[in-house]
Amino acid sequence: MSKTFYETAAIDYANAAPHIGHVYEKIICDFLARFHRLDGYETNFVTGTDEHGEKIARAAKNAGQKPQAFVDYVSEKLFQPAYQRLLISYDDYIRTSSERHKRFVQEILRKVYEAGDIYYAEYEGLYSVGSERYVTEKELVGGILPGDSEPPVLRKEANYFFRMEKYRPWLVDYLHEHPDLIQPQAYRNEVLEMLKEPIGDLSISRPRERVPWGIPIPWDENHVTYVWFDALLAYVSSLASRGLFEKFWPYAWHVIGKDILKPHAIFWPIMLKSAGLPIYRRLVVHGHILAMDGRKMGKSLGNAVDPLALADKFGVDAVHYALLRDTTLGADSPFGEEVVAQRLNADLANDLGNLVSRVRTMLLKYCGGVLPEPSSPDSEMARAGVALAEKVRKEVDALRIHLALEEVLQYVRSLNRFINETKPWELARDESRKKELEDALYTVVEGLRIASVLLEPALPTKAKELRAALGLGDYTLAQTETWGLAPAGTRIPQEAPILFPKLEARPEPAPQAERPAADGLITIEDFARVDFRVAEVIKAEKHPKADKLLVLTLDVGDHTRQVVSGIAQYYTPESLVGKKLVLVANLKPAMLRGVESQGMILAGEDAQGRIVVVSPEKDMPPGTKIR
RNA sequence: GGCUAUGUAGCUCAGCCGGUUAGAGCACACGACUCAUAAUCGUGGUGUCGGCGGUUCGAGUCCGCCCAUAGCCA
Repeated sequence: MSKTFYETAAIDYANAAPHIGHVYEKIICDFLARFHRLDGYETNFVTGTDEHGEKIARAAKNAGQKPQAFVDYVSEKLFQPAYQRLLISYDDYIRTSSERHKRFVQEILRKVYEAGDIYYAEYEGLYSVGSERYVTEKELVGGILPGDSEPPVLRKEANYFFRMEKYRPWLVDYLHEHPDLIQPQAYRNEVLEMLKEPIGDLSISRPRERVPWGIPIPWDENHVTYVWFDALLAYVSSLASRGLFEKFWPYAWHVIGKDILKPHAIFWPIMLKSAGLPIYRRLVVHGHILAMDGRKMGKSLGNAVDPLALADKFGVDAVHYALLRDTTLGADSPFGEEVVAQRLNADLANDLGNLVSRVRTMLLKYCGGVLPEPSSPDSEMARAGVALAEKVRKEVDALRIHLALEEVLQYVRSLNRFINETKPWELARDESRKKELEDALYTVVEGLRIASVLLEPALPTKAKELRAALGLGDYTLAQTETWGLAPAGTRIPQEAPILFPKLEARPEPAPQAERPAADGLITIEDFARVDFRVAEVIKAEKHPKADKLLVLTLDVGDHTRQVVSGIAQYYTPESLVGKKLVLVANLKPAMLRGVESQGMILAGEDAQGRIVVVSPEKDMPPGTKIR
């Protein structure tokens, strides 16, 4: 097996600033790239920005800029500096508006055209600008595509189409012949499921008069390339433009988010096949980062975490480590400051950093600051240490990065245990046991050398600093499989900064209200925490799965809310519409029989169990605060 | 509506082809120790292994149905 590794992170759509989701993916890739480099693979890691398309042209217009100026800004001032600050070790950054990319796309288009896989046809349908594609009636909810901000428009245009459907049987066979192509397996199943139905042909162009911002179709100046055909090819154009295609392309891994599975798992292999290029080796699909409460993260929800702020506060290494250790690839994972603080303090500061401190102090105190010559090369610690790399390789290969890291941390903990058991401070009091003391300290240093190398892909700066604090340099992964490579006689630096200073998650966690006093009375402050509002019922319907529940849509002044209420036995939906009620507006949302309830309606229940809702005595506008 | 995945201690997760008293880390409590970043090490718990039923000598692990969650398709 050739020791060559090519890896791509998805190229980011250049219409806004990078967020934690972008960063998460890049950090996964960075880990894999660094791991392979350490393991002796000739490695190339690429990412970039996807800069064409109608949406970007619009965003540029809104910003009062020409498209090129706009994407230059987003790519050069937002994405690249963020990734550099976060030490994402890409070898090339490919931008789809670059000349090298455009030339390559046109070359491939021509090839596919000449192979007879592109035809010209007229199409009329509903087009969503937000999603940059034609949509079907069935997809719409209330005349609008979920996720879009405006309804689709009727459009009729002649476009070029790529004969994708023709390749569907081939792709199904290919996936069966290559069961490991798409990972984790769940996503492979999903793709096979999609391929059971016709996938149709893919529109790959847009008329230039409408969308001037794109790569011209080489044989027809009146059309530009559609965004996916353009963007996916960046993975290859990066290599081709650097003369590295032959060398790296056959070993390609793509890392993507689950939201762009279809283009990567279906469009892309078929494009490659049609263009006569080899298919990539692996498609690694990761899940999304969620807010700490398990809900989606979003700027509008106000629960987004800023990756750069995290790095400023906790350090780049802690962000890498926490993101890798506390997420499961493929699944969605909650993430936030608490997670970083927790990992930084428990794993990095207490277990690892403190271990370095204690062994350094002892070497300086008991051995004159010089790494002693070990006398017994064989020990339990030694055997476990040299076996570690293989365990880690196995987990990384299975994309269980969080378990790979845990494997190393367990070894680190065993080193702490080893010190507690050998008690070097006692050995130091007895001159006749000097040999034992020296062996013990050497063992810990050597164990730390191994652990630091194995952690290096997740700790881009601190792993080196850790070794420097012990007077050691760099080693390859293979060099962790031999015990005793830390050279005896090495001078331990007199001074070394604390590797991982501990930090609190949040300086101002609002102290939760004390429990109610014994007399059952609450304070005025307790009461003030509840936000009561006047709300008008604008819609009411029966809960699809529960007899006692009604699903109400409420006007709360500046917005509407959906609230599920258990009053169906006493109120018909019709009787409620137009009524003004009292809403608890800041109640934590809950799922009631599968329907989300964003608050609750005040109502009283008498001894017979009859329920009566509370309503303002005189009319008040929706949204009015009640105290 | 159809399909897929997930559902294991408070939290995050591990449990391979079914087999002994179901595990780890974190958090919590107590103890030991002092070389160390009030660090480390040891000890400690209830877990209906989502629910119900089935196959089996035996199921967290297989099968069926149901529930919840995420997602895909229509």
